[in-house]
Amino acid sequence: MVVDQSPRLDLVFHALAHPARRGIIRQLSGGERNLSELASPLRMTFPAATKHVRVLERANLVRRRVVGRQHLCRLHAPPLRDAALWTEQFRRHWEARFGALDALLEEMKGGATARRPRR
Amino acid sequence: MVVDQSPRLDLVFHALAHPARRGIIRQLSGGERNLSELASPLRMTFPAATKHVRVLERANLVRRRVVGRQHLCRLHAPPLRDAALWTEQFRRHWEARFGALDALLEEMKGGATARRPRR
DNA sequence: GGTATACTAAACCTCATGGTTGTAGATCAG
DNA sequence: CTGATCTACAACCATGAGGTTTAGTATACC
Repeated sequence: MVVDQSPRLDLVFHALAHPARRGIIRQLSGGERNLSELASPLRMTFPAATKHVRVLERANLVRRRVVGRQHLCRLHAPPLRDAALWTEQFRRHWEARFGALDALLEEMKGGATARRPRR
Repeated sequence: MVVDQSPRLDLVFHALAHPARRGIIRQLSGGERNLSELASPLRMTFPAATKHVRVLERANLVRRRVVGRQHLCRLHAPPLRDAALWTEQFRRHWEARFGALDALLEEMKGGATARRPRR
């Protein structure tokens, strides 16, 4: 299973791939907000903004509760942690001092033959 | 500037939002691979797979060098770190024991008035 | 009641994504 | 040279993403 099967990560990363949605998350990190508050700084129409909120809800990054006529949204961060964990897997690849060591280890794993033994 | 302006993060998160591309990254974390090696486990045609590699290159997550007739790809991890850093901003939101404290701090920041002073 | 306010839902548009097939160009091996 | 291998490129298709406008439904306020 070389291809990881994780549709939830698909949704989370896709949700994070738009500046408006990251802006919403940043706002919600300051506490609960209603849809109008979330939409107002977003230089787009209200329906467009609420669509972005929906994308965040599909990714389970935002929870909504209805109070009277307003919909209060709050951040639900655990999926964000999942995304961070996936990314952190490759931390050693971006930590420069291990770069050379990585290459060496790869070379050794290859053994006496070429980079990849056979297939 | 509520909406963060970072087209690079757009590209990175978008690149990570597809299981095939995450699979490619996982493969490349094991060392350099040519396009055929990357494509073979991907249950899709070769052109489709190379398109995914292109997306990763646009996000600066993959570097390619041509050796003879094969194109060797390797992981370029720094953008992955940027993504992790952005996500980690919200770590305190997913760490449960700080949940109550966060709420309290938010309440205090609001001052004597309601959750949000005015607008 | 009447009027704002907060939000939904549907229809529509444009463009990007993700996939296919088919053709063609280098390059390596014999 | 010949044939197999690795890759590129273009054309095409279906679907979804991201945005708009318009109309409609609750809820709050006076």
